[in-house]
This record gives sequence, C-alpha cells and structure tokens, in this order.
Amino acid sequence: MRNDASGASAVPRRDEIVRAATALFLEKGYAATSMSALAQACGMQKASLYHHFPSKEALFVACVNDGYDVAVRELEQIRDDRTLDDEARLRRAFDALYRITVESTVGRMSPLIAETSRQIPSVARAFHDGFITRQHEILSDMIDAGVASGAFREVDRLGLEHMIFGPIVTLSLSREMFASFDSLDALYPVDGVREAHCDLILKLLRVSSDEPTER
Amino acid sequence: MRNDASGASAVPRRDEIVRAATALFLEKGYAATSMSALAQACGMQKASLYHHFPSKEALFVACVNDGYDVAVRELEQIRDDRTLDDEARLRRAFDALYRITVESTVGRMSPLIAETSRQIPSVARAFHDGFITRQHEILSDMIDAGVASGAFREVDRLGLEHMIFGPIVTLSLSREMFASFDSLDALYPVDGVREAHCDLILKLLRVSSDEPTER
DNA sequence: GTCTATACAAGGATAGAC
DNA sequence: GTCTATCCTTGTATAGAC
Repeated sequence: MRNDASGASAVPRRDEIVRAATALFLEKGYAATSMSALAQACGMQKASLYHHFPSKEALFVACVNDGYDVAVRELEQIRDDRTLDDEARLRRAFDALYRITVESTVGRMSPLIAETSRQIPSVARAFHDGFITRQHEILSDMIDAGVASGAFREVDRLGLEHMIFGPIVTLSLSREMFASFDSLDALYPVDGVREAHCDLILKLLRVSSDEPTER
Repeated sequence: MRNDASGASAVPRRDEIVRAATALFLEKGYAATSMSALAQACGMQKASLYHHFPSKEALFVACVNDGYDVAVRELEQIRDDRTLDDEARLRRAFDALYRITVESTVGRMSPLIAETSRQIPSVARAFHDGFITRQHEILSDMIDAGVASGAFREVDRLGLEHMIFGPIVTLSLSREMFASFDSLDALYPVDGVREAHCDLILKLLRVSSDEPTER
C-alpha cells in the first residue's frame, strides 16, 4: 500500500496517518470524521492512533500544517525564475495558484478552517500566516517587479489582490460545495476559468491597454 | 424576545427556532452543533424540538432554504430600477452583493454547505439553484443591459462573472475563517474591498477606458 | 406543545497485555 | 508500536405523561 516518490521511509507510519486523515477530513469535515473511521482508514485500531497523536485535534493540526512549505516553495521558484518575463511569470503563477488551491490538500482546506475556526483558532492563525500571507507576499513581489520594469501599470493593490485570489479561492470552494454534482466540471471548469481570469487580470495590468492576446 | 418587523405572529415558534439554529450552525458548524445546544438556545427541551422538526437534518435544511428569496428579490429590485443608469446600477448591485454575502445568514452559509455537501447533497443543490444561479443570472442581466446601451464593453463573460463573485465570496469565507482574529477588520475590510473591487470591474467594463473615477 | 425520562449508538480517550 | 477491552460522555431520537 505504500508508494511514495520520496525515496526511503524515514518517518513511515506517521506520514501515512496524516495522509489518510487529511483525505477523510476533506471528505467528511472535521467534526463528522471519527477516530474510529480514521483508524479504519489507516488499517489500525483506534488506540494505536493515540500512540502517534495525543488527540484528534493534534492530528488535525498536523494535517493542516503539513503542506504549507511545498506549496509556497513552488510559488517562490516561479517568482525567482529569471528566464521568465513579467507577463509569462504571472501566467505561470496563475497556473500554480489554481493547481495549489483547487487540487492540493492544503489549498482545499479552507472550508475545514472555517469549520474549526472558533474551536481551534490556532489552526486558523497558522493557516493564515503560513499559507495565505506568504502567497500574497510572493504575488505582490511579482507585481512590484512588473511595475518596476514598466511592463505593468500600477493599479489599486487591495483591489488587485482580491481580484486575483478571490476567483481562485471561490472556485475551489464551489468545487467542494458542489462536489456531488454530475455537472461539476461543466459548471466550474478549472482550466477555462483560469485562462479567462488570467486574461482579464492582464488586461488590467498591461500598459498597452488595447486587447492584445484576446483568445 | 420577539420583535419582527412583519406584523403579527403567524408562525411564531418555528421561525424562532430556525433563527436561533441558523446562528448556532453558523458559529459552530453543522456536525458540532448538537440538538441539546439547539434546544438550549431556543429555551426548550430537546424533545420539544422534535415536535417541530423530525430530525436535525430537516432543521438544517429549513435553516438554509429560509433566506434565498429575500436576498434575490433585493437584487431583482436593483436590476429593475429604471431610475439608475448602468454604472450606478452596478455599484448598487455590488453594495447589495457584499451585504448579502458577508452579512446575511444565507450569504454566510457557504462553509456549511461545503461541510455537508457529501452528507446532504440536496442542500447543496437547493443552495446552488435557489441562490447562486439566480444571483448570477440577475447580474448577467445587468451586464447585458450595459452592453446593449453602449455603456459597457463586451468582455469574456466567464471570466467577468468569476471576477465579480470570486472576491465577494472569498471575502466572506475569509471573514469566517479568521473570525477569531483581532485584526479581522483591518485585514479584510468590507467597505474598502468593495470599493476597490467595484472600481476595477468598472475599469474593465467602461468603454472610455482611461482612469475616470480613480479614488 | 412542552415536559421528564430513557433507549441505544457512537463519540474521544485510557489501561494494560503483548 | 499495536492490540483488546473498557470508561465515561455525549449524540440523536423516542415514549408517554401533562
């Protein structure tokens, strides 16, 4: 049942548990996921879970905190890639942001954070500081660079930030909310939305403000 | 404890229950809200709740379905208000959308829909058809009118829709996720985001594409 | 329509053998 | 590090008196 890409098995069991638990939490929500169900998904007994994590809450915290760094590092690499021009960089960033937010486990956790925000505020704090804020900073860097180089126009930053992240987060949320629909991909198509969204953002940012790469 | 604007008390107890239950569900999530807590909030015994609703799920369904019409009707009135020009109409619509999505109970339900989407798919369906779709249609009408009158430019509709609703829904979600933060209003200010967002959308839509009402 | 009392299952968590 | 067995609380829901 194990098939990690990452070489040896340094921390084998614990990571397996986090992985299985994350999937269950994402599917059923925090409160509706029982330790029994978690144990079953891991192929072990409830009591054995408590050997690895002192409580359900601690296990959940581990699940949420697990993926920040991988996601953020992907964005940093795009920001620091000197082979890209400002516009290509932004397109790559959109690509990564959509993939992270819609498909990765961390990116899909927003509803879980909302569900537990009052009960476990520390998780919300960590999610905000370790994931949200860092993403925004990296994207802000990219805009700064584009403005400095003259490729991008200066526009209101608060509005721009919300117009970049808003549609992405909402698409992810919508796909969780309406996951049971047959028509999910037709109603909320990831690729189609990403392209249309990115084009419009670039239309706002481009200095030559005609309609260049209208698809 | 009763103080409705709507005249007499036709369906008194049931509405009180829905009101109190909605508040609790929004605060604690669906699964984490017990019938005991609900009963306590209503000032009655658990068993009495079951006289009004056959199950917790049925009560929840009532809570979600309760507010569609009021919200949608507000938008319809703005759409049909012939005293407004296209741009003023859009500004009014932004106003209403932010208020509905961030402050009204229906608007704040997205995380709850996500939490229960697999367990109670019928609620997600109703929320989508009764609330989301209708909002999108009304807004689409307004854009159509603006394009027809020559006030708005035609831009990609899929992208535009997501750039209008995305930031609004995400702001609402963020405010639920980070409700415990002292700095919530500073990090996610409703008025500031709405104004900046609306200005940028108008910048995209306006035919005279210079920078008219830059704040 | 509301109450008290209760049924019965499932929840999180622990003890202690192996 | 995993197991079986168990503790105690809480969950949803029902029965039946008033």
